[in-house]
Amino acid sequence: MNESMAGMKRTHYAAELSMSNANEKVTVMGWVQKRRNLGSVIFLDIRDRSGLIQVFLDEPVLGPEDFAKGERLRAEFVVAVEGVVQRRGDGGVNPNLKTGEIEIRATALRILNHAETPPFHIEDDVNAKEDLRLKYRYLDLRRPVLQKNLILRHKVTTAARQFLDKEGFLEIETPMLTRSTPEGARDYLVPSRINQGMFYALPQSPQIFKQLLMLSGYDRYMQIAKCFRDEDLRADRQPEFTQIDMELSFVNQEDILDLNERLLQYIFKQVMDMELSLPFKRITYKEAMERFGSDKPDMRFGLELKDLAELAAGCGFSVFADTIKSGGSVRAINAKGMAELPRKQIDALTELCKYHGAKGMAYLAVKDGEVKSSFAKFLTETEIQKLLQLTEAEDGDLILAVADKEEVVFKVLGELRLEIARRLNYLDKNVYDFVWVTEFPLLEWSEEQGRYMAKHHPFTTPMEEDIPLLDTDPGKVRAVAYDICLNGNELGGGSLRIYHRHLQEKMFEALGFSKEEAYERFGFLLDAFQYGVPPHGGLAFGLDRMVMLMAKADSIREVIAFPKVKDASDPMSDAPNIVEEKQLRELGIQVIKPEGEK
RNA sequence: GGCCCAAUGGUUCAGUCGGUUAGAACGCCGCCCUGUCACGGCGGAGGUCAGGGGUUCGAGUCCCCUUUGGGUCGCCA
Repeated sequence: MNESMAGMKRTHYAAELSMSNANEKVTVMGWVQKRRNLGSVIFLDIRDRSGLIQVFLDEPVLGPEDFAKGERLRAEFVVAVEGVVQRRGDGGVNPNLKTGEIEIRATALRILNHAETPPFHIEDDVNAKEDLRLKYRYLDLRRPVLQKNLILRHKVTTAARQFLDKEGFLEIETPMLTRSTPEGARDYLVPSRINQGMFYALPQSPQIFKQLLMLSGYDRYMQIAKCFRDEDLRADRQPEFTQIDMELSFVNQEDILDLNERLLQYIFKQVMDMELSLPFKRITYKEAMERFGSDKPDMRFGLELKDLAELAAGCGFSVFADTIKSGGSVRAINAKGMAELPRKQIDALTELCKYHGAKGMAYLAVKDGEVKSSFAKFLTETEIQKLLQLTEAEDGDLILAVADKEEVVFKVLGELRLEIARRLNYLDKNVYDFVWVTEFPLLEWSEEQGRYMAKHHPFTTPMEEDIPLLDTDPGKVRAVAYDICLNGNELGGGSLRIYHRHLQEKMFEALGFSKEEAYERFGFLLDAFQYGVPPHGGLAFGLDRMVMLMAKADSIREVIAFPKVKDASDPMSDAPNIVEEKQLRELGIQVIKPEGEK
């Protein structure tokens, strides 16, 4: 039988209590984490979102009726306990518990609700498989670590709002039902009942709206914005996710980077009591690719790429020499101290390179003055010395080299660099190493579409000195676009926007849109651009990734209350699902079933 | 869409070379126990070995397909 809490009022969260509450009469309410029944005394661990407190039940104090309830308690029953805080008895303190010094000696106990035995233990070191945990997400969310993560997330958004408010930002909501602009990721579509056959799209980001707000004179906008992209999931990618989004008028790139560094500094100070020193490192896209083989470099360790062109051109190893001759690139990583990596492991690294598109991988190990290598036999002694010099190799090092088109070399060595860092245990989650990557290319050639696509988005402004290249060599144009990276993750990105109509039209032209197509897709924006657009720019952070890294979690699912699984479904609610035919009729939608189905 | 990994009581796992009745820990149920906190003691229940097909005298074990979940490539302006 469940009892009412009438007449009882909670006075404290469980883990708020301490010796300073000794002899106080308190009431806590929560879930039974554990019952330890010793016969004529019973210990309970009561859990609420603050943590655990031990409750001591003995019949002389509690009375026979409530004590009998204590004997019926099971895990996850909901209880109210009234009692007196006291130092623990002969058993002493439990150092593993924040409240390990004290306990509540119960004077009254009520069972507010019963509970079935949960399908897995609710504790942090739970080993239950993720699909089971996601099916019972509401139970998984009881685990302290997930509660901690969601509280952390709350603190991050609160800190962001506080800081941006002080900086003069206005929080303004933008619509969820928007117009589809098929440039970029796939849209989630929402059918319109009133306008049959027509569809809204859920926003991939509030991009256009925030730019219009600048045009409207709001000067500084921010939003904790939900965004939607109908693409495949990853550990760090969900179909719906949250951005800390902002846009500012009358600013240059430096203003935006400076503001956002200070925002991150404030968040990390408020939430983690960690001091970030400013300014952050800044490197250009070109430098990031050449040194780290990635546009989101992990700066926690070295292992930088080394250009071997000087050696490779005309050397005795034809794979190298021919690659250079045909305009390719030969680069290497020095895996410090890994000279004695067994052949089998080297083969595994070669496979990794092939997986990422390389034709092969050349290696050279130096150990006790001896050289062990897949290709040294093709090189002269001078060439080997040159190689060691270019890669700054010392005794005990292992050189791994790849020759291919430059983009392949960067990609492969970028991945190889991360793999070596993993093997050398360089990836310390307690280190937070930020870097700005600037001067991204404006455009990217799409083989599939047979045209240039905006790398960031079509409203990004080109760098002033590169504008003439738009007509001659669009692929070379750099944008005033920047990403903020943390430990090899893209944490956020933004750009200065185009604010002159003729430049925007030129941009659409470079993207291969005719004037008519551009108007068809973005006409309202081009119209708006006739009415006085201020210079403006902005940035958006991936909130989920930021919180994931702060929580040291391995997946953003650990920092989202109700995440979706790999096929974009929710195993708990079973969304998406079929709907009633009546609903479809109202929308004028016919479901086309695969052949063979009735 | 491609590739890789996983699935055995409620949970996490073991299960040898294909061979008798599929084991353990935790959890669950019952009894006992006054200082436990991984409480302890005694007893007990609980299995469509994910599903389907195949090979075999014999399949948890080998093969194929399917399902579910995870990772990843493509994709993600």
